[in-house]
Amino acid sequence: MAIEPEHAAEPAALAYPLTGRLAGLVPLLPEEIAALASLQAARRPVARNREIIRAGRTYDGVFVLIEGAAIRVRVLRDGRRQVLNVVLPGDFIGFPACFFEAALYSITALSDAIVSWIPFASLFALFHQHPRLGATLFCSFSCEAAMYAEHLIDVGRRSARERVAHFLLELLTRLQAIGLADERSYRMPLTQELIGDALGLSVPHVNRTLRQLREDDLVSIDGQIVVIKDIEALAALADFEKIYLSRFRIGELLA
Amino acid sequence: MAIEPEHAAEPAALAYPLTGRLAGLVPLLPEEIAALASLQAARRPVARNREIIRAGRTYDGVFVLIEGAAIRVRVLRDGRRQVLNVVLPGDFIGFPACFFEAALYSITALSDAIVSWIPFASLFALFHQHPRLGATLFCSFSCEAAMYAEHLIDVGRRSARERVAHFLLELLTRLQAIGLADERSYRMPLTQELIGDALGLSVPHVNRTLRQLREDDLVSIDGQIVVIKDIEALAALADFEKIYLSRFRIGELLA
DNA sequence: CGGTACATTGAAGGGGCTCAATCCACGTGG
DNA sequence: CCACGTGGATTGAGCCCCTTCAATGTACCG
Repeated sequence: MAIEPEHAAEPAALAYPLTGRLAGLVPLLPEEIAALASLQAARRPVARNREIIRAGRTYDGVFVLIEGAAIRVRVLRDGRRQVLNVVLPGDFIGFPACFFEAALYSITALSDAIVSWIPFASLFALFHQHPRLGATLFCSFSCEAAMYAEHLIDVGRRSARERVAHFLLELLTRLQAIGLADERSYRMPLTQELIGDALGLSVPHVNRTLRQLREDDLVSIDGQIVVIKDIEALAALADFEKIYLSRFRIGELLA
Repeated sequence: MAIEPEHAAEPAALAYPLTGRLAGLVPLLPEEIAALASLQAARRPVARNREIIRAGRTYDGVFVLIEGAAIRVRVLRDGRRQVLNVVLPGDFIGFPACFFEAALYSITALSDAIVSWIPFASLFALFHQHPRLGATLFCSFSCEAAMYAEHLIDVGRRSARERVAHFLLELLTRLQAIGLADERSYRMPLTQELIGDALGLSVPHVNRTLRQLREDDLVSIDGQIVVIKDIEALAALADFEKIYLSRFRIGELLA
C-alpha cells in the first residue's frame, strides 16, 4: 500500500510510528523518545506476500511494522483460513510468537513493507530502564486485546452486514489514528477473499454484502478506495463504538 | 463451582493461584514469591451471578481470580450475547478494563468466587521492582491473546462439532494446568446457553452437538461432569493443538 | 408443591455456503 | 500490438447447516 499524499500524516509520526502511537497515549520525555527511536532503528524491507513471521519457527525478538500492512493468519489443515487481525504501522509483530517455542501464526505482508527488528533483550531492557514506557506498551497491548474481543463479537454474534460494516469502520478509525486515512476514506489493504477470511464469510457473500452496503448508499468503493458515505448510519448498523480504539487513561494512571 | 477433592491440586497453588501460574513458567526467587503473595492478599468474596467488573465503570486496578470461575461478556443492544472468554483461578480480571475510561465488558462470576484486588499502582511498582515478574506476566498475557486467537478461529472457521470439541479440550487443558481437572474429566462451569454464547451457536444446536459427540462415544456428560472418553479422536476432530496453552520459553529468554 | 433454571427434542425456515461461470484490469511475452 | 495468463471482483442457482419457535422433560429449591 503506497502512502497517498492526501493520506499522509506529519513526517515524524511516519518515521517512527511506534513513538507516534505511544505519544498519543502519554506525554513522552525526551529520553523516552530517544529510547523508542533507537528501538525502531534497525530496518528491513519485506516484499509483498512474504512472511514476516513464519508459523512453527522460533523467534528471539519482535518486529515493529514501520510502513505497509500485514495480516496475522492461521491456516487449518484442510485449507480453511482465519485472518486473526490486520497489522498497521506502529503495531508490534511477534507477540505472542516470541514467547512460544514455535510461532503459532504466520504474519504476511499485504504490501511491500518495512519492519524494524527488536531483540527481546532490548525490549526487556526498555521495560527496566523506562517503566513508564513499559506500562504504556502494556496499555497499547490491551487495546489490541480489545480489538480481538470486538473481532470475536463480529464473528460470533453479528450478521454479515453488521460484520462488514464494523470491519470497515474499525479500519477507518485505526488508519485515521496513524494519519493514513482522511475524514471518510482510505485504501483497503485487503482483498475480498481476505476480508472473508477475517470475518468468517465466503468470498461471494462478502461481495454481495458490500454491494448491498453500496446500494444503501452507506459506502462507495472504487478499486481499493473505500469511502464511508454515512458514518452515523453505518455505525448504528454495526453497533460500532470507537471507544475501544481510544479513550485510554494510562496517562492519568501514571501521573 | 465447588472444588472436588479428586480435582484438587497442591494447597500452595490453590492458595496463591497466580504464584502457581507464574512458577510454572519461570523458577521464582523467594522475594518474587513474597511479592506475588502480598499482591494476592486482599481478598473479597463474590456471589454467583454477580458482576466483578461492570461494563461502563472506571477501575483503578485489577483483580486476580483466586477461586471459582467467571466469564467476560459483551451484551449487544438487542440482547445478543458473546462470551469472550472464561476466567479461571490465577487469571487476571480487569485487563484491559483499567486502561479505559469505561470498562468495555462485564465480568460475571459463574459460581461463588474469591478475588483479590490489586491497585494499578501496586502492579506498576511490581513491574518496577521485579522486572522478571513483569516479563513473566507479559508472557502470561500473550497466552491469553493466543486463546483469543484460537477462539476466533473456532467461531470464524470451524463447524459446530469442531467448535464444541475444541472448547471442551481447551477447558480440560486449562483446568488440568491449575489442578482442577484430572486426566480426562472436569466439572463444566458453563451452562449450555453460555457455551452457545461463547461459540456463536444457539442453545438447541449446542445440545444436539453435545448429543452427537456423546453418541460417537467421544465424550460423556453427566450433569456438570464432563468425561473426555477419546482425547485423541476429539483432538483430531477439533484440530486441537495444546501448544498454545503451554510450551513457553520465557525462562530461556530471561536467562 | 409450585416455581425456576436448565436440558432436550421436533418442525420449519433462512442466511450464508458451495459450485460454477463470467467479467475485468493488468502485466508479460511473442 | 495483440494473445494470453493471472488475480481479483461479480453474479447466479441450489442446498445445507444452523436458527427460530415451540413444547416437553427434569432436577432442585424455597
